[in-house]
Amino acid sequence: MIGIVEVAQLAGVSTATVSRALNGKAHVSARAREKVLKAAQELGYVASSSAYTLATGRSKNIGVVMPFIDRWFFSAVLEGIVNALVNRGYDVTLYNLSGGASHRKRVFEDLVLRKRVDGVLTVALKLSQQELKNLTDLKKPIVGIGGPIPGARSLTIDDEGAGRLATQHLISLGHTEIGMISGNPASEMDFHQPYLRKTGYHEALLDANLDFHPQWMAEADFTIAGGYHAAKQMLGDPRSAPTAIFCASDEMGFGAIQAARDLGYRVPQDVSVIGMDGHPMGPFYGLSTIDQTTTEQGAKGANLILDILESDDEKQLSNFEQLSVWPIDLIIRSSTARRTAK
Amino acid sequence: MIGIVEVAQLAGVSTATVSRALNGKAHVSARAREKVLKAAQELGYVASSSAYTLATGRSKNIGVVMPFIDRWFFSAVLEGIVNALVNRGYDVTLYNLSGGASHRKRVFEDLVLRKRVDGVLTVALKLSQQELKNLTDLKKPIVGIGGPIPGARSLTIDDEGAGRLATQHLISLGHTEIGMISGNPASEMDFHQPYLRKTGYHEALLDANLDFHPQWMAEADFTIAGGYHAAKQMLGDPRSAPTAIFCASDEMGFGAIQAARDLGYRVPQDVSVIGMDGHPMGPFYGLSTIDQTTTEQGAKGANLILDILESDDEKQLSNFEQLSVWPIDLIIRSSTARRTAK
DNA sequence: AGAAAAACTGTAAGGCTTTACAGTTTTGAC
DNA sequence: GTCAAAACTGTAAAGCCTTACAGTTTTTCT
Repeated sequence: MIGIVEVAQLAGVSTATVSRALNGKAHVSARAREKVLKAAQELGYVASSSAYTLATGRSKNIGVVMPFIDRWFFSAVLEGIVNALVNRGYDVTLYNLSGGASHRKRVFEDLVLRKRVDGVLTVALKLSQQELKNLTDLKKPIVGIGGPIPGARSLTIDDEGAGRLATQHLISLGHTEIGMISGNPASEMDFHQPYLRKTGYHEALLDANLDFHPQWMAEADFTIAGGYHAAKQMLGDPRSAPTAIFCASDEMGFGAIQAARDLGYRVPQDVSVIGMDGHPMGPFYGLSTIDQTTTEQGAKGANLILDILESDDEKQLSNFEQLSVWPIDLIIRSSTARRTAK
Repeated sequence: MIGIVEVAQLAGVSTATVSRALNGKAHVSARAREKVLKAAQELGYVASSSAYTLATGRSKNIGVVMPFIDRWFFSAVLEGIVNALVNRGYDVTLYNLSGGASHRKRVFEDLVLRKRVDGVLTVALKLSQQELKNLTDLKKPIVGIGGPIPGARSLTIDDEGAGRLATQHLISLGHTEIGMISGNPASEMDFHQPYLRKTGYHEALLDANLDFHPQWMAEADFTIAGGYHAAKQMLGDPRSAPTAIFCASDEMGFGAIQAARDLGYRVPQDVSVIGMDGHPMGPFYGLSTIDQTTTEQGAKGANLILDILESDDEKQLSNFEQLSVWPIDLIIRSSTARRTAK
């Protein structure tokens, strides 16, 4: 087992100098630094992270909490987070909430509390009062991505505005009978975007003085299959079929396009479909969408929390509510077009 | 800041007793244990993980290294891993290799070495000699999932057998002109399944005494779009179009089905397609496939490494080559059918 | 050259837990 | 009731690093 004393011996200096040299601190002569670096290299020395953490109180580790991992949106955010953090020398410890309530309780009460992380990043998460308290009691920075955390910093798109924009795009193409396939939260405790996007849709209809038909609203689980079935139901009844559909996720959009085709509709001539997210398969399906540059959003959230951590400003470290709105893009592909007479 | 001494004071015992009681060790009277538990609960005490690690040498943390996060296969494995580990009280620290060579070097030289993890799980990774050495020098258990690690334990499917099975399924349906869309590794350092699956395909053809046409072999990047373009190319030339295609991933299978339809082929009447993986969208597309129960595979790998860690058997802890073959299932859906006359 | 300032270096304490060992109490058998 | 054994408990060391502080060397200025 080789530790800092072995390096110090080989370099012929004290452990304090080794520590300073390796951590890039001031007050080390060039000669000493060089000797230390050489010795460390030679012995393959890397400081024990637990001792480092115990001594400094910093773990260089960020906890990421998300409700799912194997859904595209989440894995894309995660990819952005992990790369950004590693680039800045941080590790990420991952907590997943899909294992049920007791699992969830455990994550918040036990794991996150072990002073193992310097900060917490939550993704598309709605927290209970108690969970929020657990987190804020840590006195560590918290940043919420894709779903604001009350009383903490958040980075998120304007979901309501996105819903409005997508709907307005369809309206601008002359559509007047516009359906929406909204996401439904898997559980009460999950994210709340579904409601916001739906609100934006309603607002846009209202603003344009358009009718709203209950048949034009469906809920699905954000997946292709869910979107397919919902769209089939919605488009299947010729008496109430809309001429355009806004889907609250691209995956549901892909399903809706497929459903429309299977019912004999041409997309976009007979029915327009717009999705939301910026899924990599979007170009393949020609799906118009609201792009929220998911991976970049994750990276931005990660950098945000590190900036807070690395600023000396004491005030920065306390959590205070602050909402950063991440920009979205309307991307027009071939699934939306001007309305044609029925 | 409340530590073990505060708990000890409140409970009226020594810190040693607190530690023993909280860790479920023997030699603590029921009365003392109860007092400690109550005090810890009251103070909301959780032991500092860095001090715990420093004292015991165990971190209750497993490192997971994978080349991508936002591709379905990897996120599905990860989901299985994370849930299995959290269930057994372990955290997972995630290392991603998609950030280029320097990034990769950093992961192996720095991060993994900080004694931060009790074991390492790699997913579909091919390691260089040096990287392997870095890992084995840790003297900690290593388990490779979906790609054997030479000299260590591995859990993987029989990729060659899977390729053979898929191809044999097509042969058994009377097909004689069978194409394959193989995956191509993004870089030399990535996984090696592509080659193995291709080998299985060739073997099956050879065994059945079937011809092989260079036009029937294409490579793509595992994605839908990649599969689409490769299939379009392969099926587009009527002189050499095969009547069945084996795709090395389900996602490429989805693309191939789409390409076939766009070219006017009916699936499966005119062309059969079989994929591989067990993607959740498979049922939606009706894609026949080789299911490798990805998430369960991740969970199994996680449990395997914990079993090693928690066994007292010293020998277990040393790494030795051992390949566990994970079972696969042939799932027939509606994308493969008996060959009909052209 | 000499004094003051600046730069560097080392010693030792501190961070928080686990656990070996020694000491104390309880149990159980006779 | 005694004594040995078993069960429990506490003290203190160990684990490995960072860093305040004090001490030493070098630089700079006059």
